[in-house]
Amino acid sequence: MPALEPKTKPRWERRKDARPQELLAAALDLFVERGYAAARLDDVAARAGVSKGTLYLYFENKEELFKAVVRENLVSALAEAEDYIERSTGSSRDLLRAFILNWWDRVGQTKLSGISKLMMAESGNFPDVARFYHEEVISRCNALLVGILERGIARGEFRAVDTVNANLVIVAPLVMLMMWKHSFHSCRLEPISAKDYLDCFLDLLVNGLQAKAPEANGPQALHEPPSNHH
Amino acid sequence: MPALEPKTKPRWERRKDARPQELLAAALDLFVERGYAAARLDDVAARAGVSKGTLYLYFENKEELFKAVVRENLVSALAEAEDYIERSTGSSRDLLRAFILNWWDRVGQTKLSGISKLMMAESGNFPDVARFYHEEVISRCNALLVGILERGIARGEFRAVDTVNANLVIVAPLVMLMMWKHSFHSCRLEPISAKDYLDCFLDLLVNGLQAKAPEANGPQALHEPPSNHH
DNA sequence: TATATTGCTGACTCGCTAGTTAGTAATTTT
DNA sequence: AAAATTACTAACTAGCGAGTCAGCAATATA
Repeated sequence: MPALEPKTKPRWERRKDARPQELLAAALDLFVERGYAAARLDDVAARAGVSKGTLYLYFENKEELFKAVVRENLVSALAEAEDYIERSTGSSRDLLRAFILNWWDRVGQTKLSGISKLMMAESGNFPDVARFYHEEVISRCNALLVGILERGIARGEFRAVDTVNANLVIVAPLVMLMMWKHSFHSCRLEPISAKDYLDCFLDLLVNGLQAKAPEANGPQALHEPPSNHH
Repeated sequence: MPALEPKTKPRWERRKDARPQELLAAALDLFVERGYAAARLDDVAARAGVSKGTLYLYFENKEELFKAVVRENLVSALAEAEDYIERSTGSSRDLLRAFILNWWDRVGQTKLSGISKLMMAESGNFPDVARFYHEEVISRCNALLVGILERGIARGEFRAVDTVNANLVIVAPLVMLMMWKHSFHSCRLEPISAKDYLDCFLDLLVNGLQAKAPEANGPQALHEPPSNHH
């Protein structure tokens, strides 16, 4: 019954103000789900409830759409972090911890992690996008972390490590955690537990792998793992 | 001058035996350079010096070509490693080191690292390929590493760490090193030095970031690791 | 209510690539 | 040397997705 609907809703509405945000949200979803190359703009538009033509009214092309997604989400968060760090006065150790935890909360844990994964994956095929992302996100992020390390060393709180490589080493397990979240989901039986993973990482970082010099007890090294779960 | 060449080379030759290897080598190059989705079979064929039709005489389709590349390179290396580890009798620490160094030599350092990167990047879009790779490479590799850790723990050489997560944590910096090699090459000024990176990683792993209690000497830390637990 | 404005649609083009196949030329067999 | 075999080629199809645009319908204005 295609019947008479007295004064019903029109086939579409004008919503000039809301469209950009809705398109950005839909684009974020699809870029994360499929990657940059494989995300179809038809699908982005459909998820935002418009046609592809409308998308092109608000964004010049796929690349600009992607850049807008990055700016809207990552660059803004990074700017806040820069601000926070600049104001901070406490110990470098606390600052480093706060930076990492905050980053994990706002990026690693969220679908934004998919953007990092995507850029690692596809930067080679899209040099312009790669350059943009490297300038606007990666190098700023590295600068922040190196800054914290240098601050800690200058104040005598950290050993004088090679800050550039230490930056990479610290970031690696975090980036890997993000990447695993978005790779082989169909294969992995149970997802990696971020908490257990980070516990283990920190434990290794602090204690190393080496067994203790044999104390009074037997060979089956005891040493209750920091938090026995399961 | 399209002149008379008396008995010269024909326009093409029959080389039934050599083709598969040549196609696999070309395919490896192009998969690594462009990724799975973006690698064109026309280009693979061209690089191997044949036409695309010939490629399809030897490989059923793109997916089977890729699987053949993985089998030819990664699976075979893994089988050798399994063999080596099974025979080994020395300390677990040496075994672990040998495994990691050998892996770095034969995979991490070579263009094969591009395959790992590619799978991390595109597994989501190609579930069949992902399943294959996970079964044939990832889980076998994890099993090897977990086996070494369990061996070390059983012999009292390692602390009783959570082997599954420790496996991930150990692998993470290595995988990241591979990924960086294939990401943002156009952006990074100087490539990451694997040696410096790994030195730094091991240093952090053994010493942690914490500053020493100020001793009598300069700030450039020496070390004696296994003691403090904050 | 009539007219002007514009946000939005959907069908279009164009280029690109996995996969197919009819035919050709190098080799082998007779 | 002629005939038979087959490795190989090149031009093809089919389908997909980025980007375009002429027209339409929802709103604003008169």
